[in-house]
Amino acid sequence: MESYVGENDKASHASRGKTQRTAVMFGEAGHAYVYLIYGMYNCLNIVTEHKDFPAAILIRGAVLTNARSYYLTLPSPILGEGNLNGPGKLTRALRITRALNNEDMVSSKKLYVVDDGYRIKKSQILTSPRIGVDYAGEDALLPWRYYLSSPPLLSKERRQR
DNA sequence: TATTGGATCGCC
DNA sequence: GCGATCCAATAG
Repeated sequence: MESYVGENDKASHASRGKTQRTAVMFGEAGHAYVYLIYGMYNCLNIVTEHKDFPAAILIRGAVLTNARSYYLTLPSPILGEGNLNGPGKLTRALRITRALNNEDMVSSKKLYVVDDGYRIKKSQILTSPRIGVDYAGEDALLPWRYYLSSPPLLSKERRQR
């Protein structure tokens, strides 16, 4: 995941102020911010902080921790497309599109977060600069990407950065 | 109204 | 390294 924090964060869509697209980021925490990238992929964010302070976390990947039960509850997603190592691939596998933009994940029955009991150690969380935000000047260097050292979530190319 | 480039991915 | 593919943001 990566964090995008405030209007002063040059890497954030919200750095250009409140627009029709980024209005969600200026809203209540717990809502989904889903946007189209490069004309063909959706990216899922969860809005954080508070109203009128634009911030969100971009979900860049996931692992199945209890695959057997998820296979029973999810439509057909992960079966065919098992790789959730990338923001576009994750939304494609989980069928998350802009139809879910602004979805209130606190009350939604379509999209929400659950605690499955899986626990990680703090030492497993690594940080790095965010991916694909070279346009952001010095903010591109902020270590606001968080990922797990194990299991390996990242493709070979990403690991080498 | 027209142009530009992107919080990506997969193939060359 | 590069094309796909479309739309938000910005400029005119």
